[in-house]
Amino acid sequence: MKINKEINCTECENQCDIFDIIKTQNDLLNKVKPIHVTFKKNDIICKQGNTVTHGIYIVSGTAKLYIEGLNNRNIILYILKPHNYVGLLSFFETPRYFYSVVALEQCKVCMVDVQFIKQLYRDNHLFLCRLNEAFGKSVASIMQKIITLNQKNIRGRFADSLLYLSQLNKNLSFNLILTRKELGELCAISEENIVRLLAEFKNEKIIDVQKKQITILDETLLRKISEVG
Amino acid sequence: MKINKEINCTECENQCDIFDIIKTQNDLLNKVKPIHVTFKKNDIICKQGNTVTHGIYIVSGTAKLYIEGLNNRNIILYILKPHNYVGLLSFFETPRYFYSVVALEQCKVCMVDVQFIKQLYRDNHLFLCRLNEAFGKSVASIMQKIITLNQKNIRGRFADSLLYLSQLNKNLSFNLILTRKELGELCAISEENIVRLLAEFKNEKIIDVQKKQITILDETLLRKISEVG
DNA sequence: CGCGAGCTTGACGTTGTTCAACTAGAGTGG
DNA sequence: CCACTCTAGTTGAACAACGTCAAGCTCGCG
Repeated sequence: MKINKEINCTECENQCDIFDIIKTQNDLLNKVKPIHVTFKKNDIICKQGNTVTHGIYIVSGTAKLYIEGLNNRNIILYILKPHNYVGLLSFFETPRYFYSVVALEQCKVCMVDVQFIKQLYRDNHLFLCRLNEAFGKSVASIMQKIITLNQKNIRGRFADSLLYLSQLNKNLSFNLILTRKELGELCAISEENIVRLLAEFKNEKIIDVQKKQITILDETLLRKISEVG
Repeated sequence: MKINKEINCTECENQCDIFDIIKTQNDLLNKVKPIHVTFKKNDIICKQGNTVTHGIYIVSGTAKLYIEGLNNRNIILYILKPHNYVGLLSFFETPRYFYSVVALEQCKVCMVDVQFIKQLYRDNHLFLCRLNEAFGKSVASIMQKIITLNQKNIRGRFADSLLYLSQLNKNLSFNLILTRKELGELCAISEENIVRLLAEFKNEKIIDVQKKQITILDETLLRKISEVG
C-alpha cells in the first residue's frame, strides 16, 4: 500500500542533509531524482535480507527498526523519526539489509537511488563526514544496547526504554505508539512482564499509565533504576 | 611494558592494507611514520573512554576486544588476530573508544597517527572502500551477536563461541588462549557454567577437552546446537 | 452483535546466576 | 626443599529472575 511520487528537492517539506549538501551544485540537483513513498501502518519499508537499492530518509511518521531473531522473536533497535536515515548502516558495501523497518504509523519516506548516494560519498567530503558521524553514533548506541540487554535486569531495561521513548518524543509525557508486545521487543522482555512492569511502576508512582498515554512522574528515580540495572 | 620502534613500511614483516594503498605514492610513504609497539600479555592496548589517537593494526599476537559493562562484567566482542584493525569502529568522528582491547598473549601492533588515517580516507577512495567494507562486516557481526546473546540458551551460545574460536584458529582443534572466565565473557555465561558446559559437551562426545586444548569432535551436532539455540 | 487483536493476571517451571567450599598447580621466599 | 600463597579451575546446592502457559477481559470495528 504505497503511493509513489517524484519530487523536487527544492520544494520538499522536510529538506534533508543530502539536499543541504547538493543544493549549490546544479548538476547534482538534476541527478538526484528522489521519490517520496507513503507507507501505511504495519507496512514493510525494508526487509532483512533484501538488497539495498535506495537510501531511505524518514520525511514524516514513525517506524521501528528491528532485527529478526529466532522463533519469530524480534529485537527493536531504534524507533525512527523524521531526519533519520534508514539505510544508513547498510550503505557501506554490505549489499543486504541486516534488519527490517516497519511503519508504526503512516510514514512518508524519501528514497534516493543507492548509486547516487555512493557517487556522493565517493566525491563529497562533507557528505562523507556527516554519514560517518551518524554511523559512529549508531554503532555506539548498539554497543550500549548490548550491555543493556545483557547485564541489566528487566526493571533496568524497562526504565531504559521509557527514558528512550521520552527522549524521542522530547517530552516526559508521550503517546506510546508501540503495542505492549513491541515495547517488549524494544527491551527484550516478554509481553506479560511488560504489563506487570507498567502496573508496578504505576503503583510506585514512577510513571502514570492511561492506556497508551505514558507520563514519567519521577525521572530521577527512573534514571537510578536504569543505572543500578 | 611496551617497546616502541619506528619502522619503515617497505621492510615490515606484515604489510597491511594501508601500505598496499600508499606504496605507489612517495609523498604518502614519507608521511606515514608508523610505530611498532609490543605489548605483553594482559597489557591494555586501548582503553574504553580514551581518545582515539592512532589507527592500530595487529601485526602479530592475539588480543581481546570487549566492552566494559556493569559491575565489572565485560562482554568480549571479538578476538583480534593479525590483519585486524583495532581502531576501526572508532575512526569515524567518534572521538573516544567505546571498547577496550587487551593483549591475550604478546602482541606486536602498528600504530599510525589518526590524523594521517583521516587524511587518507579524506583523499583516497580505495582506502575508504576497504575501510567501509570492514566496517560493514563488523556491524553485521555485532548485530548477530545481539541476537545470539539474547535469544539463545547457554548451550547455543557456548556452541557458537566454540565454532567461532575454531574458525578463528582455522582448525577443529585449537589451544584456548582464554581463561574460563574470559570464555564466559565471550558468550555471556558465568565462569561456573562454562566449566559445567565443557564437561557436559565432553561427556556427550561433542568436544574433547585437555586443559586448554579443545577439539571439536562433532561439528555437525555443534552447529545444530548453535542453530536450535 | 460477534469477532479478534491487544491487554491483563495468576500459577508454574526452567534457566542460569550466585555462593561457598574445595582442588591443582605455579611461583616465591625462607 | 618445603611451606605459603595466589590464581585458575571445579563442584554442589540454593535461589531468584523471567519466560511460558492458560484463561479471561476489553474495546474497536466490520
